[in-house]
Amino acid sequence: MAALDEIDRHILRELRRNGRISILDLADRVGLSPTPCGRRVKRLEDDGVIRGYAATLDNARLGLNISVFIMVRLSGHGPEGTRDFLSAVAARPEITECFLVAGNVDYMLRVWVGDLEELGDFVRDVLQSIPAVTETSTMVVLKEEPQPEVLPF
Amino acid sequence: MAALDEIDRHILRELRRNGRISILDLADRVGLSPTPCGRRVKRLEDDGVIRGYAATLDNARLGLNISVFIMVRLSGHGPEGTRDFLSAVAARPEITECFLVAGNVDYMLRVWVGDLEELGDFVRDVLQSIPAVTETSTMVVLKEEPQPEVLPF
DNA sequence: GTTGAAACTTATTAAAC
DNA sequence: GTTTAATAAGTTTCAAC
Repeated sequence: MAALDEIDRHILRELRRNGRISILDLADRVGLSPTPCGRRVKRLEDDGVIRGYAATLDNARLGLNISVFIMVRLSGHGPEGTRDFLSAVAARPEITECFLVAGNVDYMLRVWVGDLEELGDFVRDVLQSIPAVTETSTMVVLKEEPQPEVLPF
Repeated sequence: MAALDEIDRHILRELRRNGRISILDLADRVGLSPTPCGRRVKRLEDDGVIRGYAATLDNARLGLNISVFIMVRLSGHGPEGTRDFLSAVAARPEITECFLVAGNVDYMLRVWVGDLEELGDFVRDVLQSIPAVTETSTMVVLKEEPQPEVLPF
């Protein structure tokens, strides 16, 4: 896999911003003609740098007004406890992200709910009823500050 | 904005999975003919349920092997302190997400770096040199557990 | 909701430079 | 790398059911 040059990074930034831009418009923005621009996009896709394309949704318009980060600590149930925890997580659609982390806790979850009552129900009836879960700490997202750069470079 | 039915949700799930699927294929998957399927997609876009489309990248292939969550506590610098913090955050491309949260801390950041040395430099030279930042707590992501459902419903 | 057809845009490929 | 041309595919709009 060849190293990326500035034009490749420019292409990636544009495709992050608009995943459905036409090759003609993309070529125009990055200062190439359509043919090599299309070749570069295809190479980025084939190399796996671009994993795919996805619609970006407005969760609030779907009735999911509240998102939270929940830090979860597990203990005392060995490998099966972790396995059961991950099974329970995978079965819950309101959990959109699940990370194993190193730090003060074991897992970090991103969860979407309609209101605070649903959040309370989720924490009590779903999370804390998983045997291996010994401690949860919930951070309610009050605001997402938009980052101007859509790519970390 | 009319309420979404099951077909609309099916369309959203498919577009989350593949934001570049053709209307013909999408219609086939959701059990509609192309004309009404295209109308629904357009309505979801116009209503703002679909905010846009974006390429999904493999950050590791871009040399960003490490992602972390960093919880930040601010204090003692009033509104200007917060403003300066947010300006500093907005200027750093390695910070891809920034959330104001309610909980044990004030802000939650998602940060991407190439290696642990860069992480250390970032925490010390960038984050902790911001006057209002009084405390940071870093969680290194060891693994992202994929959630089978791509939508929280 | 369905089908079908025409007009338009875009993507892809090849051939030239 | 660029341009041009031809083919193929997808989108959009319209009419009719």
